[in-house]
Amino acid sequence: MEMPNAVAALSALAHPGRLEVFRLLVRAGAEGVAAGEIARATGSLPNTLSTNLGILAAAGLVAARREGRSIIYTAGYDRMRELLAFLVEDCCGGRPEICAPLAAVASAGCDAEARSC
Amino acid sequence: MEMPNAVAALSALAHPGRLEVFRLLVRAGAEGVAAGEIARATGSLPNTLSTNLGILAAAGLVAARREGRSIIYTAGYDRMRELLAFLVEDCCGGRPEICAPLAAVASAGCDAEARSC
DNA sequence: TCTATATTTCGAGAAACATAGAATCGTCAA
DNA sequence: TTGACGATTCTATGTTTCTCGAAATATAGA
Repeated sequence: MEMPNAVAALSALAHPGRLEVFRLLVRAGAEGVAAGEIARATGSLPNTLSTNLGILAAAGLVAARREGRSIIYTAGYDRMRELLAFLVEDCCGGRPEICAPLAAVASAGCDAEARSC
Repeated sequence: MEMPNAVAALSALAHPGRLEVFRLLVRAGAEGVAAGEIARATGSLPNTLSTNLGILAAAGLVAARREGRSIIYTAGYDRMRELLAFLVEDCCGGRPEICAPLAAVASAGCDAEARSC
């Protein structure tokens, strides 16, 4: 991940409403949540929520798919992982005892090996 | 970590200059880097850098200590870990195969057990 | 087609943020 | 005490972001 993308992702999350939405979607998992339901759960106006979802989507932190009249949003786990990895990159210059738990997230995708970690 | 603290931390990082400084300090480790050296490394004006370091410090992402005439800044690894944990809290609602590598960072501090992870 | 539902886009005013010049504070050495 | 150096604080200006009302778009069903 490059600096501008990281800043965009962090800026997207640096907002109470958007952070709440993102965490809701992280908890929701792969099925996702409809925009209207997010609005109800967070108590935000539809237009404001739509703007914020657009910002999250532009940063790659959420993805949208249409289902009938609803638009379902899901968390972008891959982008999230990239962001966390970017934040702790080259941590501690060779002193893993400080940030091993941070670096763990920087490792490759969620495969069977990682699951036992 | 609570929402306002998380937003403050993310806002602090959502800025190219501050993000660069923070990553520099993450790489530098526990010894830290003097403000002047940071300014030289990042090409920022002393007053602008000072403001940005103050914002990072207020968010708990960096700590400062004086050494003679210099002020040495170090990354706040604990706060960083709290932030990452907050972001992936309750991830996937019971589907660890999606976000086990994310959750790894959410686990407790950097003790001997975690090091082997 | 007509209507209702779901969501997005547009526009404007208010608030917050970023930057840099100038002045100030703290430390060290002579 | 004086001067030099490192860093911060103050202040002003320009830019960006946030929010909400109003209007527009898209889909589904009668």
